[in-house]
Amino acid sequence: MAEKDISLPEASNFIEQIINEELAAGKLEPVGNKVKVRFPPEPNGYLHIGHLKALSINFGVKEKYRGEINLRMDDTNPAKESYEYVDAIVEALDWLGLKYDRLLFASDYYDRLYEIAEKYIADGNAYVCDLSAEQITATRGTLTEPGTPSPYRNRSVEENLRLFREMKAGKYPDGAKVLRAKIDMASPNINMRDPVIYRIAHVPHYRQGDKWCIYPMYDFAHPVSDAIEGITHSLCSLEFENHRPLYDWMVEKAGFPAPVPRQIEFARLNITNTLMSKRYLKKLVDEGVVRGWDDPRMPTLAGLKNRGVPARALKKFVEGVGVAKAYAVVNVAQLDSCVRDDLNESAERAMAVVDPLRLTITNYSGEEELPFEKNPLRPEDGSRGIKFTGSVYIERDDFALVPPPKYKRLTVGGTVRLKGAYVVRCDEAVTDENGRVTELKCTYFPESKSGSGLPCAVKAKGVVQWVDCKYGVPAEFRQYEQLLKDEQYPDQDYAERLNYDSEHVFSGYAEPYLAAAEENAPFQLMRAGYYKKCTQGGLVLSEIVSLKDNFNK
RNA sequence: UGGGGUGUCGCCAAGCGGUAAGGCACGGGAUUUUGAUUCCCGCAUUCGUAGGUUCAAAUCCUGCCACCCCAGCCA
Repeated sequence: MAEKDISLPEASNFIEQIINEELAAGKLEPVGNKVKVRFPPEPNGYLHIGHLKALSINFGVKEKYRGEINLRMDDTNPAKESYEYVDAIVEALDWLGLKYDRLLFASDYYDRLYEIAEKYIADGNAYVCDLSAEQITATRGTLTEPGTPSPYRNRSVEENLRLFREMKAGKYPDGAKVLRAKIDMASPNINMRDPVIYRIAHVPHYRQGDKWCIYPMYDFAHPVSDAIEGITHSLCSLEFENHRPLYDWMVEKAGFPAPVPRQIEFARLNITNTLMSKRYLKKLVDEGVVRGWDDPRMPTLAGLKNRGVPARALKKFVEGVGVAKAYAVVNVAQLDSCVRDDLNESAERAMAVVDPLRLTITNYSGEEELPFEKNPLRPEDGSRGIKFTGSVYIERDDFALVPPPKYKRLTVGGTVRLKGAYVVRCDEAVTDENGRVTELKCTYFPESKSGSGLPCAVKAKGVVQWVDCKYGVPAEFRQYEQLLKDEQYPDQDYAERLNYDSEHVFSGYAEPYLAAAEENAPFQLMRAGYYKKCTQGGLVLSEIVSLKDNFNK
């Protein structure tokens, strides 16, 4: 094909390759080579991390081709939709910093859609069918056998028009009649066997009230909505591949001028140990298993936000995952890596002790304020002072009576550095009558003071975080076990996947700075080995409940 | 068994006839006041499989195998 003189951006995935080819072939010239896409969620739930891929692809195309993108609520099923969800969707995009050109609603096209349905009828492309839902199913045929035509298939245009208008006027109860596209009952593609395009539902719509008692179906509303908006590329997930001929049929029979929207499918995002079915997530919310759609355990964007995951990390993750047509399950480790990577750059370092063990320095008296770098990677952020009195709490598992092999932290007779302070040697572990360690008696080495710059004779192989006994603030920490332990798509029923451990609350101490910090501010806790063990993106945040109490909704 | 798709390293994923990018994970080493970070080094003679075309194939052709999607008046 001849190269056009318009300069094409470099395609970074197969969708952009297709767009480039179309541009090069001049297919978009009638609209000034303006690429127009849309992100079309149904407002029946919160956006989750799976939607991020569609978001990324659509917004990516829009950016790359300097085109336009509509945020369109695909609200054609009044039984499931509400403003709560449209608000949540709008908020999620806002949080991600994604700017769309306009917010639209499929329900605003109901009049136009109705007119087009009448046109289908007038052109002999649609008919009113009196068969029940069961009968329609029964006559649709099977994967290997063709369907049988409805006895109502050959009604006259006049009769169809009359009946359809009566449906709209509310003359019939739910299920009594439907409008069907007249295509091919013997098509090997089951979706082409006279699909229903309008149904009767005497259900009020959250935006249209009771204006309508017939509602358009996705297979009709979606392509036509795309065409109405002048969408050039309708990007959706793989399961709609079978619907593409229907999509094209709808647009063609509606009589829109070229260029007509083109549907292109890509593989949706799956992540190990993460369930992303809206139906399932809604169940968790409805049954009170979680606190809400934005519970930190949820894979929703709102939940991730509350978990302390930066929007930037999410974007990087989804960009790194790529766009293809092969079924894929990305390992959560890849998400974790992006979160760690971002937080490592941006997060302030903080100390907190979830399971405290008292450590007393026997040769230290008085107190002093030690500077503590907010983020060693960004010296410009400065430091803050942390009070030190020689009596601190350390994490219980940062001490071991009988150290496992290669243990780098404190043992009796061993040394360790108190992060930002001094190296200490443990002289004695005080135990109670049960043999449980209650206190550590230590000696500190004044010359080992952090930041002194002096070559220090005393080396410690490990570093542990601590909170001062006098100045630390009592805190409660809430930590969550992994919500779902199954791999994606295990061979079991959805209902059986409701197993997870509930939240755990620990009483400990936090440095005053942490306690006073902003809600949802991401921190990197300075705990030994924290990165490798933590399942929440490798960093952050057990919520600090008693001090911040930021999840009381 | 009908139709539509997909198969490149443990997980994603480039590649588009000229002799296998990158990321995650993993292993080894160096630096380190986070067992973190950073830093080196290693990690597919092979592209589902069997043939064929070609000087040359993951890329073209043919057969086979595996997996996914479709029988909502959901989207």
